[in-house]
Amino acid sequence: MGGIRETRKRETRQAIIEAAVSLFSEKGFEKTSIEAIARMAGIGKGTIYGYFRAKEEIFLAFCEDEIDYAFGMLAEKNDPQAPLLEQLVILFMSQFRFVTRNREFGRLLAREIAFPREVNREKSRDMDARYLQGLGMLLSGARQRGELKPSVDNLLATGHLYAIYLLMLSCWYSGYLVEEQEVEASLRALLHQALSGLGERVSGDGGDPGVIEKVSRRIIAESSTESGKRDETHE
Amino acid sequence: MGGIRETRKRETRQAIIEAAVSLFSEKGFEKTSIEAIARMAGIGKGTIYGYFRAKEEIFLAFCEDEIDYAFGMLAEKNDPQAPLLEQLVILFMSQFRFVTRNREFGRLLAREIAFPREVNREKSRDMDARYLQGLGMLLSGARQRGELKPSVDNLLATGHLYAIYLLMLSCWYSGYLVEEQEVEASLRALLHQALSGLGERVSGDGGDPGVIEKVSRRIIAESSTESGKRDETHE
DNA sequence: GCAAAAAGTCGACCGCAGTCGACTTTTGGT
DNA sequence: ACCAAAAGTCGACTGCGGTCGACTTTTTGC
Repeated sequence: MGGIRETRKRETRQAIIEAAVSLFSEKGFEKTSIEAIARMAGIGKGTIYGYFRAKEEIFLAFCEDEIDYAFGMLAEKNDPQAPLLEQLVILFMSQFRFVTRNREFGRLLAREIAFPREVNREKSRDMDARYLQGLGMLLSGARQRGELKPSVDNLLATGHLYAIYLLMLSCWYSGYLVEEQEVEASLRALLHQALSGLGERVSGDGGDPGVIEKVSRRIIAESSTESGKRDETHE
Repeated sequence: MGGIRETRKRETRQAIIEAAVSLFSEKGFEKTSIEAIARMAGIGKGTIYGYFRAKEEIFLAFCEDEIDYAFGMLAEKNDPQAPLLEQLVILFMSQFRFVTRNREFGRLLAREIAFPREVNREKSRDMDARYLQGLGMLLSGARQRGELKPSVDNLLATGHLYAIYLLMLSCWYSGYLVEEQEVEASLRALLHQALSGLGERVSGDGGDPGVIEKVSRRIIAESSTESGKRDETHE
């Protein structure tokens, strides 16, 4: 009862992803047609749209696996006692290297994660959550070691650091940074700047903390929902 | 000599942009076909590709004008003596409001500016330059008023602040921030954080300043090239 | 003033993402 | 065991972005 269908679906889904991965890495995203993926997966074109709503969604599903793997690798070689700045540089540079192995791949991923289309929002948030979680852990560690100002909000700091990573990516894709070494140097400089602050004597405060708290709750609520389920289908 | 063609080209180009604007705002970017634009502009489809290399390029050309206008508006109501934080909030929120008047419009623009396709890189940098210039001016003012640490590099600080703006946009498009008021509160909090710094006692320095300087020179060189020309054609 | 070259215009055509409705397979109630 | 409904599969079809090469208009050199 409920067996044959379930397993078939899982298999087909996997076949689609595998075919897609193989073709994407061979010919790139844009040059790979849905029809080719379907052919290689041994199914009809229309069937794919029973599993994914858009071509990008296949791409994101593929990324999800890859990124999990990359984070796993990273966790191993991370030294939780190193200064926060060093840990951050290592984390971001690993991600950067991973994501820009192929220029087009990285751009697509960055676009879809930073400014997702309505269709891909859920997937995109899923991946956000992974980043935020990783960053959050580094920050907790740093906080315990007294490297952070106690007044600093965790999520806000996470966002701040993530913003800097986004900027680096953007500079890379705009051609302002061309060598990996430049990326690392700029990243380090910016992170250092973020930690030590731009201002001499900062006037005013951070504004109403109520709104921030509300937003934080929303983000946390959503990202904890995701960790529970790992279901495959949409709708 | 060389008259008829020149003027024709200018007129046609303008007609394309006007038709595009009208259709984009009526039906959105994706729902507007190149053919429809051509029809409305009274030319053939193929002709458009003599003026723009891709559909997005038309969009960007349209944005350029709009953004110039928006910056102009802004310059008028900016109070150059207000605290840096306030000026930044006003600048970014104006841009944010402008850019998200239409959700799709804003996303497309953000994508193309932050992670441009090779084809649109030039246009994208053009617009970057405008942002950077605006920000740079605010920063110079703040520096003169002693609001900034003297050790802080101008371009690096500009980038830092821009990163925060990008993050806000990203949070908006990911659905983490839904009310404009939330955006403003988060923006203010993050900017405050950037100015006052995350770290308690920051270990290490910003790394090798040589690379940063090299990159700075590149960015400045490129953005000054653009201000000179305001030519219409590519290739 | 004229012919060759250069620049510009055009729409038929190509390949592809995504839709649709006809068709097949599985499920669950009896 | 049977059969209606639900779930899944399929490829022909639609609409669009972008190309191409044939055609027209302007410029240039004489």
